Amino acid sequence: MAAAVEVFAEKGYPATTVDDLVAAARTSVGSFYAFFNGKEECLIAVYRQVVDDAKAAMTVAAEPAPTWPEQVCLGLRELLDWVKAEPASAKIALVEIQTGGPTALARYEEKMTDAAEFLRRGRALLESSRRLPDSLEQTIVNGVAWLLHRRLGAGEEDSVPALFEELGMLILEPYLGESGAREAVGGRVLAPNR
Amino acid sequence: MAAAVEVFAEKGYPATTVDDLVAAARTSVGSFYAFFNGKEECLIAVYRQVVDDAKAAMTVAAEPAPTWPEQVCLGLRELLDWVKAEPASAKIALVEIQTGGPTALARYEEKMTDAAEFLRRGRALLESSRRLPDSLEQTIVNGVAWLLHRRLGAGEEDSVPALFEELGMLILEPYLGESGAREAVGGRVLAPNR
Amino acid sequence: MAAAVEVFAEKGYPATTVDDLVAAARTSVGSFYAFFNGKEECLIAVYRQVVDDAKAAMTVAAEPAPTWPEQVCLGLRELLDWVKAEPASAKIALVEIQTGGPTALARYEEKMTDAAEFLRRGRALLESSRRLPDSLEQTIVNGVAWLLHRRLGAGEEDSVPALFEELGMLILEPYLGESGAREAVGGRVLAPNR
Amino acid sequence: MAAAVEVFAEKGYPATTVDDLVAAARTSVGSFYAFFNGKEECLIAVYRQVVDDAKAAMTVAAEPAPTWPEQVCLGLRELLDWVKAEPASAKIALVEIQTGGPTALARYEEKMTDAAEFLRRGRALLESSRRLPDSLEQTIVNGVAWLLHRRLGAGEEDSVPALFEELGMLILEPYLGESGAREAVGGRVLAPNR
DNA sequence: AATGAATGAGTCTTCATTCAT
DNA sequence: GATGAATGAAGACTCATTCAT
Repeated sequence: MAAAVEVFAEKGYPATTVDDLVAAARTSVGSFYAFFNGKEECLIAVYRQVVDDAKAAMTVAAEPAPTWPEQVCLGLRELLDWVKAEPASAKIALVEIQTGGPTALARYEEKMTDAAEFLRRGRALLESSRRLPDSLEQTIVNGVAWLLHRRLGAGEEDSVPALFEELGMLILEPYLGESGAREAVGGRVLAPNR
Repeated sequence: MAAAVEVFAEKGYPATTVDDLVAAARTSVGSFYAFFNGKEECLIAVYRQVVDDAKAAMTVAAEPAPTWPEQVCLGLRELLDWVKAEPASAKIALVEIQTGGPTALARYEEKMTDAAEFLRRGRALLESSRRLPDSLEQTIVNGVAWLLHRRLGAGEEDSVPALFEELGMLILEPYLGESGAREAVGGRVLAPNR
Repeated sequence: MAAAVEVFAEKGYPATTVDDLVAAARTSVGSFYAFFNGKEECLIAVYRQVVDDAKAAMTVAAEPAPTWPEQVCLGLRELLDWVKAEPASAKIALVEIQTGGPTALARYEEKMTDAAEFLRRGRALLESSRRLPDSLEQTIVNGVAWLLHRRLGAGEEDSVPALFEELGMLILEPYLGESGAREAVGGRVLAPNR
Repeated sequence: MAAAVEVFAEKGYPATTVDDLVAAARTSVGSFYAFFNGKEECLIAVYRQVVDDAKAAMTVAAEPAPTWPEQVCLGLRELLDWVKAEPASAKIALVEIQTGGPTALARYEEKMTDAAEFLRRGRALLESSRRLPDSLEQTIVNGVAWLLHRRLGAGEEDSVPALFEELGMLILEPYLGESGAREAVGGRVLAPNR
């Protein structure tokens, strides 16, 4: 599995052959097919593991926090650190899985929906007068994924943790307003609009 | 090209063979290679055409409007109508292009950036005190694309135009605030948060 | 061995894998190779056992009879009953063995020749003026095998014992003539030719 | 097709690979699959051609004869000559087709039934008192096929035409009786029973 | 300019067999 | 003696691409 992560991340799912996977894992073709029913199933299994790992790390990091905005911030920081620490895994979770066919895509959508569900809890904090579009969370979650995706695609994973303030604002502002969000994120006032 | 749109949309780029394209276009393999250097180049050409068409339609629809928010609304409505009217084209522009390899993906990113650039003009309307995250537009643009992508994947293109109010709010709220955005969109007060 | 009979009969020799045999026999691959040198040898061993069983049963049934025609009739009836009672074994003896490669085919030919040898004894009963083609017995033996093969292939093993009169006539007529054969078979006059 | 005949006959259907066929035919794999959907379909096509050729030759040879026994004799002689002249084709028609899986086997059974139908016409010549077992023709046809099969398996195709008298007797005796059959076959009295 | 027959490298996948435990 | 994980050779089949006509 560890080897598969590297290979998929490096060559991309469609260009990866079973032989590549086998060679990287120092196994034999037969053993590969004893584990997985094929290349696609392997990708999905790898995806599941990678996402579960990341999710567990985020949960561990975020759970102690008493309030939702703090949980969001801690989870986000953990996520960004994870992307920097394990860019190959992140690439699979954010990029390659989307090229793995319908089943893989469905798994991706499930996970994105899970994440959106979590953000949705922030609506409980809204002033009663505020109305948010129904698909806001889907948009935010996907937007963050996309930004990370692009950084990874450009090999700029080291710059990812520095996105914390910006992404924190992006996520929290609809719920807390600009000043509330900035307070939670703990950041200074951003540079003025260009 | 028209035939290629249908075939790519129906079978998906990776599963489409050159023979499929040739058969649908009632041409010969030789002619295909006289036009395109290969399957990937064909996808990219199709993508370019499809996106240019959509963009032109949106421009025509939006340009007469005197203000940026009105342009956004008109352009958005045009986009949603286009998705419903030409789901195959929309599928290529939003889904299949992402499975077309690095070059295709780069083209997609370019176009998404173009769209974000347009939205960015809205920052000129902000009260001077407001500060928006730098990547806000990228997020919005990609979020909208993702929502449409999911509808298309589920075969629900007919429901797309009904998303107008919701997406309009999503796009304009950061720039105009809740009430300003609602005014521009022309919608009634949304249902209260659940 | 018993398990192998069922598996070979159900899936056919070429489509049967060693794993199938091992799973059916609730053994391990290693044990399988301790018993047999390979799949083909397993088929041949199974064939040998199956044929020996059938032959023994026929001998037991036929031996008490004092005359050759009676022995033939008793043996034939026993054979037909055996086919009905153990269709899997019969399928191996009559069908699958022929797809088992050159060695297996040679074993099959041996056994068919043995059976022909037995029939050949009937020539001693011929009126001295009668001359029979040299390969008559080969033809008869193979003809009977073929008819049973077809019934088995069609899953009609239950109808096999009803073939007794017809096959009895087929076998004995050359030696005993029509009326002599009918007497031995004990049948009534057959339906007139169509 | 001609090349496939040779290869199938030489190596046997199961042991023949598509590459063997391609190499023998001096073609490419792609062309092979343009002609046939796979190895099995190739065998069946070859079988059909081979059988049609043989049947046509037999018909041409036999048709001029005015009576059924003469037709049988001329057709039989033609068949035996064909086996000697084209042993590879004969091997496919009589042996290899039986190892080609269920579909191939069904084709073989069809053709054997066709041949049996033809022989069945001989019943019209019977003295009214004679009764023949219903499956006699199936037995005869298969018996002849089996004898030829064995000769071919032993590489003794040259001796096949010499079987004419014996096989002629085998086929005709049930219909014409011993003397009538011998007259039709035109042979001398056979050697006395051993 | 158009055609489509021919190519063959490259893929996935199966399965008989071995051998360390 | 029994086990079954590991092996990798071998096979069927696909399809992007070429090029003679």
